[in-house]
Amino acid sequence: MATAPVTKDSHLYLVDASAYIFRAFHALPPLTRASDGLPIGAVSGFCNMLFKLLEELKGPDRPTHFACIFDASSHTFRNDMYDQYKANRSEPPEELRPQFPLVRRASIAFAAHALELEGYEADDLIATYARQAEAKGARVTIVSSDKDLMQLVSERVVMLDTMKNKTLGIEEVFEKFGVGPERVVDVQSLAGDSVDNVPGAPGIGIKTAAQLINEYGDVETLLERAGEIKQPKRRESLIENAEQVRLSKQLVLLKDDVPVELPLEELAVADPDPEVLIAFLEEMEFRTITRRVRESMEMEGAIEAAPPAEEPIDRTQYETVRDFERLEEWVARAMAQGYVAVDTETDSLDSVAANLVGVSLALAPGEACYIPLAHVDPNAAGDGDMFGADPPRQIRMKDAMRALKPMLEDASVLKIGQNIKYDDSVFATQGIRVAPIDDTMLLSYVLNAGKHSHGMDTLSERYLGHSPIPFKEVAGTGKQQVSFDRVALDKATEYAAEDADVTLRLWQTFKPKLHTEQVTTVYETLERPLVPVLAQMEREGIKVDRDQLSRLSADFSQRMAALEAEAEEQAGRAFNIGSPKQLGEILFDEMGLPGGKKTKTGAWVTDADVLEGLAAEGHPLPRTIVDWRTLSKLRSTYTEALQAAINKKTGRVHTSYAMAVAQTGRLSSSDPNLQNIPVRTEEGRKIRQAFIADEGNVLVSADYSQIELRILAHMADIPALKEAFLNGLDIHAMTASEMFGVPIEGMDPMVRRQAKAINFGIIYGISGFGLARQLGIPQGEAAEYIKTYFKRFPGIRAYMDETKDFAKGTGYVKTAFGRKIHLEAIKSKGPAKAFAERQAINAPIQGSAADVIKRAMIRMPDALAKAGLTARMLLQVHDELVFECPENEAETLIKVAQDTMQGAALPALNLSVPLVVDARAAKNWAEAH
DNA sequence: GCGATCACG
DNA sequence: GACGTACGTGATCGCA
Repeated sequence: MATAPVTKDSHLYLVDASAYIFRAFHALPPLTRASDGLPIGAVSGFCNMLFKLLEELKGPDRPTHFACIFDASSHTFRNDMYDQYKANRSEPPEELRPQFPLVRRASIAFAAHALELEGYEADDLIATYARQAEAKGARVTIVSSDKDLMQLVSERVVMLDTMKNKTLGIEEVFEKFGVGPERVVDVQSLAGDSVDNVPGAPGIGIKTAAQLINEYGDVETLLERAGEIKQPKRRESLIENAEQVRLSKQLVLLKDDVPVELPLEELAVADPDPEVLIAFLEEMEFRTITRRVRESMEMEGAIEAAPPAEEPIDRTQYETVRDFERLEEWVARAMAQGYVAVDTETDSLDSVAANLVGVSLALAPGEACYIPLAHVDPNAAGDGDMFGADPPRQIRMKDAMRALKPMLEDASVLKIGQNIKYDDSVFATQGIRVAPIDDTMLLSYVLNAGKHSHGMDTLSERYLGHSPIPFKEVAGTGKQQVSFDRVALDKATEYAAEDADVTLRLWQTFKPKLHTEQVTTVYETLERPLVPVLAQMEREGIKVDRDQLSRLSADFSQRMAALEAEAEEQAGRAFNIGSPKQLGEILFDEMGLPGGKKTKTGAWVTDADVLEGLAAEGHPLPRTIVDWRTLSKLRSTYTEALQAAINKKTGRVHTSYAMAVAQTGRLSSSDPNLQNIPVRTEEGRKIRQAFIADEGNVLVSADYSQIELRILAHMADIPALKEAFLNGLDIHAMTASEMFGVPIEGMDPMVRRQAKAINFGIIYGISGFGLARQLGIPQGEAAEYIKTYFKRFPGIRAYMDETKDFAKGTGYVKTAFGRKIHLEAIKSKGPAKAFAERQAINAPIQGSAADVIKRAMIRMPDALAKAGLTARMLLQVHDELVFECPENEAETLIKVAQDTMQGAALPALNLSVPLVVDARAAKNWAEAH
């Protein structure tokens, strides 16, 4: 035990030990000491937690001061105020009682103070120390999930739920109580608490209490003005129970000035005495943690002597688990440790079509195994030919799932994956809901978006200096490639267990950086909770009308053939109409048409812009080519590909959403991409018509109106734009009216179109050149427009300059919700810099919009369930959500979807403009949109 | 495997 | 004064 001053760089951890013991006892498996059957489950959990916090936390989250706080006895000053306080608590169970003193001993063995004070609850000591540390500018982490402690949360004080591995800050408190931490006491004293037997005001729950407090400020004011309340029930309950509410407030308000015996400074973290600690752990017969403490102590000695050497990756050390008993041992170790890296191997990249082939686990660097489940004889000839095939001995799928399910679903065991959405879907086919989770891909995404990609190989090479075995090396390449179930077990183990090992090591690398980089909230509120939501959407899929697509395909083919013949005639010779190279030669070399540009590879540019230009000059061939290309695109990318994408089992099309590809925080969709289904042309919409609801159902499409411009109006604080949105004006018409001085009524559509292009240009980081090209006007004219725009909306230029300066200073930009997008090129010179500057302007806007819809999607499943709907969310297209529901639910669904989407920024962000969502139901997507 | 093209927000 | 320019994606094709 040591002394050290508490400063703004200190980080105090206060463990709510008494509460932990109860929770661990109920949440963890009932472990007993092998030699004498002494129950020690809670002690084990407690030791693991202390070890994790004291030995494994590195970086700025590492505690500098630390204490375990206990309840002294059951009688406190609150019982003197109210004899019924916590009177409904029953005695602790028989198996738990002997564990109380052991947990105190465990604290001391870890060189942590075990503190308590007669007459006070642990919560009061925690409050006292937390306030003292906070006053000195230190950060405080309260290790507890007890809502009674939430009143202490602040900018510097967070709570940590070690079992769910979840940090609770101001936003989470707000979500639970509907008020900030400083008003939690008021809400609690009104709502009461049946667990602690705090009476409150009968008939008033948390929701109502929050509403009242938000309106009146605090309990005293509320009680004084209770007569003003309109609802008779509430009014009477408050008037009748005023004294009871005042008493409740005294009960829930934590005492933050108790006479603590030890000064804060003496809670400094000290190195445990290895002999004492190991002796205690051995006495408890904790094998895994004893070994890990030993390793950690030895390593610390080594660290002082030599630079920290990464444990090298040795694939030969991995275990192939082929016996049920061994599997049970791995599962038990994962349960005891509280976290485990998990990876699934399957026979397909498509998570919906994939069959589970094996599972790998990793508990510590180098400590990993592979559990083969559906491997076949690698020498068997093929799917249909199993003669003489001799599958290797492996655990039966059903048995393995029985062993793994409790661990994968256990709230106290964190499952760590790389792109765990995939594994989540694979386990879902086995009836397993994996939770809680962490995802190294998403950790990297919130930490490093813009710096590099987030696939496992990239991350491993970059952060571990190690290249994992390429998949090709175990499964072969090209025609010889086999699915993973045909890979021999020794090779499969090296590959699969290494993936879990690497994932675990990456997690240890990334997780502590969340706080230093201030992206914990983004990770915990925007990315991690979206994983199961997207996995579910991918599994739902959407129905498409195969016959309709097939008819369209035939129609397009026919028309393409006609256009092809026409093109040859117009060109004067046969050529490959699909070859831009040949086309360029014909147009510019042979026919000698003007206006030819070259690409950087020296080929003629023949894109739609160029061809439209030529067509306008009266040449027939370019128009034919444009028409042919349109049909060719629709046919090959949509009508043909979509038929091929229909899943054989479900009869529906299942896209895959990439969470860590787009730099700005957007999702992307692939295999097939359902975010670029045609809509802008009449021909294209016929394809959209082929996306249909199942019988008796309808599709509902709900999309944000102008979300990016609204976010710009808010973030750049442009009064004229905000005003327009508040008044529900046509924003492009209003822009045109401002800029060109024309009335909105009876406006020339061309003028509005120009204003619309300028509005988009602003969001994209406008340039005169770009706007000129978009509008087909001279560059000088475009530059004039931009000048006028900046004059009319002066805040825009200031916002752009501030954003660019921020990016230049920090190397990144942020969305309104704190997501970081790194733009290292902003510090360079030349075109790269100009490009980065435009990204700097666009990324916060596009990214904030992406954050908003993610928040809506995360809340949607609960919102639907609460409204009693069976509706399913199927697709996301950046600012649009597509649902499917029975016809009779459509009306309610539209309301729920609109409410959830329109309120999605709250409470984290109170936008100064309304978010508006349009929604419609129809039999197909074209009509619903 | 890459560039050109074009579908979407 | 010159330079290179709208932001973010994915799929398909031709061609090296």
